[in-house]
Amino acid sequence: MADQVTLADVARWAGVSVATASRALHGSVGRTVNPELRARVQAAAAELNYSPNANAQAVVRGTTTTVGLVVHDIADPSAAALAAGVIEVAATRNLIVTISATLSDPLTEVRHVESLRRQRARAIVLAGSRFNDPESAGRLGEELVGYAVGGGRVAVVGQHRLPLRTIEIDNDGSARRLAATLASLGYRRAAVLAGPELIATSEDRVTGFRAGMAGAGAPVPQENVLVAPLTRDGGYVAMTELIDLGLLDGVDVVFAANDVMAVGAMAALRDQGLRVPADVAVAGFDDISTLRDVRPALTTVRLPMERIGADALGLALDGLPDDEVTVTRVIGEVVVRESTPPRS
Amino acid sequence: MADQVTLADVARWAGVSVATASRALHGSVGRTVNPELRARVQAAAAELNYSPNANAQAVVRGTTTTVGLVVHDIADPSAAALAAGVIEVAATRNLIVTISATLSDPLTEVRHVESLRRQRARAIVLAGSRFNDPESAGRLGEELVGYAVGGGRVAVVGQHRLPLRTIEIDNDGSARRLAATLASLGYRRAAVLAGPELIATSEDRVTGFRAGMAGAGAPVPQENVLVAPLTRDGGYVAMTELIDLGLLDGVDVVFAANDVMAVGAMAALRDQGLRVPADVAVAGFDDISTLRDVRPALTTVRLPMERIGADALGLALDGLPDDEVTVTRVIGEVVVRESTPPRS
DNA sequence: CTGTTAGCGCCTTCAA
DNA sequence: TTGAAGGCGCTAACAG
Repeated sequence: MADQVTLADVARWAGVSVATASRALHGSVGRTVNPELRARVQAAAAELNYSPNANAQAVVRGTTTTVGLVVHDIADPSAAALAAGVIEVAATRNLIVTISATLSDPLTEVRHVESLRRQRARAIVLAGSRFNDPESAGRLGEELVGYAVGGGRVAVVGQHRLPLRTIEIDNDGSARRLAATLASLGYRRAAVLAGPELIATSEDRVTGFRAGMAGAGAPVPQENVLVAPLTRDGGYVAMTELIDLGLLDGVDVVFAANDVMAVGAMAALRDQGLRVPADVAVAGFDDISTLRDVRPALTTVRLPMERIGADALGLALDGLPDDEVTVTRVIGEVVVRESTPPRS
Repeated sequence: MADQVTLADVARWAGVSVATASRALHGSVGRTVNPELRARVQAAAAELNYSPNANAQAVVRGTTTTVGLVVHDIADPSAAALAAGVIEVAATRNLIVTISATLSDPLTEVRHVESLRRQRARAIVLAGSRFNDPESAGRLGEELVGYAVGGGRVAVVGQHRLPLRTIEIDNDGSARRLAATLASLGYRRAAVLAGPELIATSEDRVTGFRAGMAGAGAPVPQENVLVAPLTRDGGYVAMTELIDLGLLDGVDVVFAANDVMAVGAMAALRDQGLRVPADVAVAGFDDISTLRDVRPALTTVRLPMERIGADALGLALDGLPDDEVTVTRVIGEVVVRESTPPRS
């Protein structure tokens, strides 16, 4: 590794002091520098292909230009949309975004937050689902508190158990309304493809859905709820299992905890020679944009993830440091499409 | 912003020198520290909720634990898949990933690389498409060279004009084979939905496709090629325009430069009362995973993006510093599905 | 307006 | 094995 060009090199090359070089390049507040010298310094910097060391700047300035985003899995379209929103806002403020994926492991999440704290990130947006895991939650809380004490700004998406600025996604209520809508369309017997119990988002959706169906006089029996990973393959396997166990008999609608699972479930149905919605209806959750134009169009709950991402970063950055905890609640919009037509 | 806890605080609290504290927490090579002292230091660190300043460490160590990934748009499923691959490999090496989006602007791309260089990122994976823009290409090259000279590791995905380790995606040849396949299925008159000319990936695909059709004796006339953004809406608008201009008459297949556009195109067709594939066939490029199970299933070219992302980071990290430039070529796999059935 | 002088938080020779 | 001291690259008083 060849030696890096430092500010001292630039200063020497331009025949000025490092202080002047620094000011010429980055303009200390209030201070100004002779145009001619400035030009010399800039020429020197260009000539030497100088790159300021952002780490050194961070040490002395005590702050960075980085914001951190923590999600489960960046390949999840929902998370990607949220990330796009975060990145967009970051760009308007000349901030760069570090994304880390927890792969749904609570300890990995803690480690990522820890890492972001070490980097002295300007802000952290925590967007993975809350885990139903008290131990890691404790460590996460500690880490976050330490970060905030040191001046860090945090916003949390969907983890409404932390004493921090929060954008709460009403998974429970939205799923409940979806169920009510389906019931009003004539559906009476539902099956549910749920995600791992550890993941609160999924649990909330399932709970809400079942409550909604029950409220409409069509409760979902426990044996009709299958647990699987929140992935396409998880949906496929769970759906296949549902069929193989004979649990699908009499069921008129299957609710999957997210759209990705729903797609897998539809594939499984097709592979078993069943048609959607003729033989059984399917509904999902998230309203993934790439799926919107697809047939049969999926009934789902729309969440404006990109907007949420943008708002979350704004919230983290702009809230007063000693602001009281604010909770913004986002309600999902039930979108009925072809996959759940009215039942005669 | 309350004062951060520093290593000196920890050392004082534990009653040792900062040197010892440093060694106890991070274990300098070769040096070892009394277990009892180590325990005291660790207790102090925990007690004070100490977080090492990664920036200060980076300054003195001259290297960081960050890798940078530059893509066009993280919400693009293809880019998200690649990012997942990068993140996965990074995780196994205890590296964290910074993702930045260029939004298809060449200058933004340069700025992001510059920023990554300032951070002294350990490696950079450049995965946006090459731009057909000599000026920014020059600046990009300079920046990258400066980065490499300083010990930075770079891998490039799909930009095969840079003298760097490259994973080249054979857009041209793959599109050509797609065209040949379609021709062999009986398609004779194609229209093309192309992306902006600035974006080389799209251009290569379009060029290859047209060459393939021409090679099969069914050339695509220039007026059948429409330019639009590489988005769902771009595809929708372009397709609508194609119909409105009467250009679709006699056309039996529409090729979109990526799957996302193809989806938009299909939506436009549907909105105009046309059926896929009965009235016109459609093909895309990328084989986005969320679309695989969707009907009508889209004929496309599969690119193993997650794998590519993983390989790219591996290539960047593991290549010898003075390695000669290596070029790995990835060939897309033509996947024929329902959207382009054999034509009688 | 410019240069000199202190640091920022940390790691790592160098002596002890 | 431990501690004191110097330095990493940079910015920010403080003089001049």
